[in-house]
Amino acid sequence: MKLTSKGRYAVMALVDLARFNNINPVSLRDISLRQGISLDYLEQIFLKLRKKEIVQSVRGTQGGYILNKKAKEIKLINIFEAVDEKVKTVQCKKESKKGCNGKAVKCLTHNLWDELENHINNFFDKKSLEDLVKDNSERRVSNG
Amino acid sequence: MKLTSKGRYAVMALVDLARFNNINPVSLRDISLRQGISLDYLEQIFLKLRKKEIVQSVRGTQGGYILNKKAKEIKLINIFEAVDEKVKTVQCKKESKKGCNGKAVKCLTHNLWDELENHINNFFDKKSLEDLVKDNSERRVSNG
DNA sequence: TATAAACCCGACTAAAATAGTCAAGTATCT
DNA sequence: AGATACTTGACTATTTTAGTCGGGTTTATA
Ligand code: FES
Ligand code: FES
Repeated sequence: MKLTSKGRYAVMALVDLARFNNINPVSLRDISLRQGISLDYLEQIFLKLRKKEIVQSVRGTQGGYILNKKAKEIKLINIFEAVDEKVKTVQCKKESKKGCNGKAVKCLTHNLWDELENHINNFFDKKSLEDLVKDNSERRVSNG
Repeated sequence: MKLTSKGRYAVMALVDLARFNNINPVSLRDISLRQGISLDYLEQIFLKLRKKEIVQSVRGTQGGYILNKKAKEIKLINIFEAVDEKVKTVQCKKESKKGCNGKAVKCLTHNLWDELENHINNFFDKKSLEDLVKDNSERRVSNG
């Protein structure tokens, strides 16, 4: 079970964006440099974030991206959904009555994985971008 | 973020094993047939489970595997560790002071992923094989 | 004591997913 | 005009996963 770079980068980039989001749009170039993420890859990621209306783009010189909602209203789960970083624990199709092994009954562990999926998604439901930004600036202060 | 087949199969096979664990060892062949998991793959998995002393093997005809501990004492986390199904959310080495981007400081999201990892492992810490077996027989009863 | 069932183990491989790169745009500011 | 920056689709290398395969060894039992 591991988190992919795409999901990790999406969140990292948005935290960066949210911190500098005051007045001017933030360019991917800047995020790329600050966070050490490939610019080309960031573009792919932000395309999706824009399509899901998490960010807005500003084209041209001095352009970049700005948040499309308040940081408080952007939850981790929204970010992950936008970039297709799904939590997938069951093997079968949930709606189907068939199990993962093709049999007519759900497998011995189906319910366990379903519980797990909920458990993880709960975490993502609660965390907002605002939380992350705050968390970070607090840490910075307390570190000196 | 998804669960791999190896981890899923390991748990599935052990639940199966635990249910039939009364007197005689359970052969992988039987588990393979009941659960629809490749026998060769199961052998790989059980090799690891044995090395981590979760199961014991009985060689020869009529052989198979038996649990090496009480089902209550086998936690999901032990199973996952045994088959190397680690939960990995941070990118960096935790012990190192360096961040995932190679910089001298942990990245903006490090703490978040660390929290997530704990959140997930908590779930695995709590669930025992016994829970899973019970869960399953209850379901069976209440369904029929 | 031959045979078959079952575990033991290392090496190999096909397929899928991931993590990018690349190329060719379009819009906007100065 | 030129530079900056977003837009988009296609392509590719690498890694991981999910097995397969082949050749063992051990042991019950006919
Ligand atoms: S995971 Fe749903 S039936 Fe096995
Ligand atoms: S995940 Fe640990 S520093 Fe980025």
